[in-house]
Amino acid sequence: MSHKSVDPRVVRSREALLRAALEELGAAGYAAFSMDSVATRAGVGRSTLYRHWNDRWELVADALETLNVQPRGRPDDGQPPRERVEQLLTHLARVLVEPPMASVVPALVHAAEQSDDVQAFFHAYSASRRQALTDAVRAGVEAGDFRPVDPDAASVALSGAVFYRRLLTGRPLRAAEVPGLVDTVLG
Amino acid sequence: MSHKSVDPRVVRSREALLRAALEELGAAGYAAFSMDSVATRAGVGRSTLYRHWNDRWELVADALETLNVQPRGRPDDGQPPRERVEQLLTHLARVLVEPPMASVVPALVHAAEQSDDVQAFFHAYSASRRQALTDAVRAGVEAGDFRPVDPDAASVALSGAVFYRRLLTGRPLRAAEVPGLVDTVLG
Amino acid sequence: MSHKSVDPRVVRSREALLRAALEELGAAGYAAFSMDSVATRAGVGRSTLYRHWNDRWELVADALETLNVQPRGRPDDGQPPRERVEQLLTHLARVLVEPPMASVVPALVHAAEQSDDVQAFFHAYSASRRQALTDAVRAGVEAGDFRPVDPDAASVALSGAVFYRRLLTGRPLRAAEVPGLVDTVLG
Amino acid sequence: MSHKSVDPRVVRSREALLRAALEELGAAGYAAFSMDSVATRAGVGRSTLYRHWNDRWELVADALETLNVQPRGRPDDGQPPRERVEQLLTHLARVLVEPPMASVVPALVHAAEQSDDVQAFFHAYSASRRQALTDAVRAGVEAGDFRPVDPDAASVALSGAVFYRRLLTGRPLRAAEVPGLVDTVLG
DNA sequence: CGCTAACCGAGACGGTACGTCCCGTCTTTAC
DNA sequence: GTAAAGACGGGACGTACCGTCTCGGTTAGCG
Repeated sequence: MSHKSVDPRVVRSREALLRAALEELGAAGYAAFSMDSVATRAGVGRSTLYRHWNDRWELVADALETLNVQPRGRPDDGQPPRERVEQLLTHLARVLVEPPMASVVPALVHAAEQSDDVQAFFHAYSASRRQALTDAVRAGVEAGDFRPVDPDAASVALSGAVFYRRLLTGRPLRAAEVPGLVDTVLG
Repeated sequence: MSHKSVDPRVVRSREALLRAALEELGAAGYAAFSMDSVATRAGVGRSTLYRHWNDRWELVADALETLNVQPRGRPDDGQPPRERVEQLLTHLARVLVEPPMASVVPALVHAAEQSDDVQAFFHAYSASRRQALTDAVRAGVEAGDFRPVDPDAASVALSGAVFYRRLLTGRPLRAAEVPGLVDTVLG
Repeated sequence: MSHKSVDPRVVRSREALLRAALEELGAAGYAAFSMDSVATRAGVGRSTLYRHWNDRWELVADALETLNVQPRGRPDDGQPPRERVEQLLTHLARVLVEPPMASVVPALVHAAEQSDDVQAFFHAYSASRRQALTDAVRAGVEAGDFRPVDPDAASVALSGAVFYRRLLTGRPLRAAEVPGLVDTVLG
Repeated sequence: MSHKSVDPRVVRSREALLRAALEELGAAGYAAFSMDSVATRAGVGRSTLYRHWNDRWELVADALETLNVQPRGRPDDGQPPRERVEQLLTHLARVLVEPPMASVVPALVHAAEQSDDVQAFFHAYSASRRQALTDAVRAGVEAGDFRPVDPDAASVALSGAVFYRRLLTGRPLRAAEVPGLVDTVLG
């Protein structure tokens, strides 16, 4: 077993910095995201920041992972598939318009093209998010609640619709439009 | 009639710079887009660049408009709706993986968040592209070839699926997968 | 004799520009002297300016020469030497604190170190100015109004005192102080 | 005692930059004084320069203060007043033609017009230099070695003559001419 | 009195320097 | 020995002028 005890200052700094990074993302958006500003927000020296993360992408990725832990949706507990699908899509639609994700996702789309690390992180992140949707679609198909579609293709179409509305049009999908979208794809 | 004649030097500079700007956008992406680098690429003085555009946003927005010229799609000529839909999606899927769009679109997604000009261009461009698809879906629904879906919602789901595969996964949609996608959404 | 007649447009431009140059010197001082601003003041194109003078120094030198013509002091007409000396020094003291010379002389002192042309102009200009003073001192000495000093050395000391007060102290010589200065040097 | 210790890098940078600034001032004069060039001369990044001084004025003023250190003139030790006056003027005449002052003083005359800081330094510097001369003149007057002149006015005339010859004529005062100047003013 | 040459305003051009900002690295001191 | 502070070199930003240049349009005065 490990005797490695972690310096409490390190813990404190990391947490303060991750929190500050999310604040900064929400407040300034990604393009204006400044490492200096994050350090200042956290009340910490710039060098401390760079000791924990080598560049802005590592910090942003790490900060986003902390958002990931909050389990979105508990294991299946008899919730009807359609309701589950609508819940997941509503959640996705909301995340895409609220800080800090609202300003981060477009940057992430772009950054993934430039950096393999970012790409790996972003694709894995998206995949894990979509897995829950695919599972719910499959359950609905098996239960006969939905048309007999390919669950994976359907979850791509559903997720894609939400992203499309957010990124390529001026009208992000509203919660009230989710049932219509589900009807369109899943019957 | 207008006698307003344009200094040929201006034409030369503008063209070289717009071309260089697209190159830079593709090569460096938007976050790393550098005005200095554009001027160097174009073999033009920095001050010439700033004489024509006040800042990077103006330049990028202007450069993108030059992509707008190629008229796309011929008028409806009795082509069967399903075939037309598949053709449009195949074309979109291909455009998203070939230069120059392959490298520009991700940058555009990001840049649109930062600049109203870029956003206006990008959304209008996307809308005009998708309009053709919506029309084809509607024709198919009316002809009874497709399920009775909302044409607009369906075209968002179809386009969204193509973008999702390109931007959020490591596997862009291949042409062979288009019929499966159409089946999933349109029955 | 020359039949070369000068295009009246040239005359008009030159005069407007020289006038504007003096205005600009007075208003902005030398350090902030801008060729663009001179052209604008004169209501003339920048290229017209550069057609007549190759650079700022030529223009400034030329503008200053126009100040030279106003004859400071008429030929000796029986004016008492002491009065004449005081008049010349009072005039010098005033010129050094009023536009446009006030801002130009310090610049000229400096520029004379950098450019042989400016040096030649400035030294000749100073020498011609001082010649009148030397003559007046000599007349006073010969008339027995002054101590038997070397007229040249005395005029250097007198002029030097006026410049010293203007350039090296915060208190330029006032007219009321001139008689005291003359007493000190000439008795 | 103070424990405030200074980062040796700061000391190194400051010294290199101040030295470079004086070099630049001498070489290029003030009008052509370039911050970029100073940084290059010092072998230091431009941002380091701006970290220590906000603009050229601050740098120039600071650089000049470094010239202030050499204490000049020993206390009165019974030296005859005329000899003392001649010594001071000879020293001034020599300083004005030898580096570093020879190239800096003209620039200073100009710069003092543009910057209150530079002006304050330059005038204080001149005043302290001239004070010694005024004292010597007063001593000579009291001892009856000189004519009964106003010591202050006389020291202005003497110093002014030296500056005049250096800055406004092509013939700086030579040591051999100093006695003649003293005779002219002080009898 | 019409032509042609000069002069004109307008403004684009390549450059250079400004002062500001932030990056990611590196060094020093304090705890 | 590790953390905090912050100096460092680098480089892009957008602005302002520099002195040069190209462009048509107008004006003057000669032929």
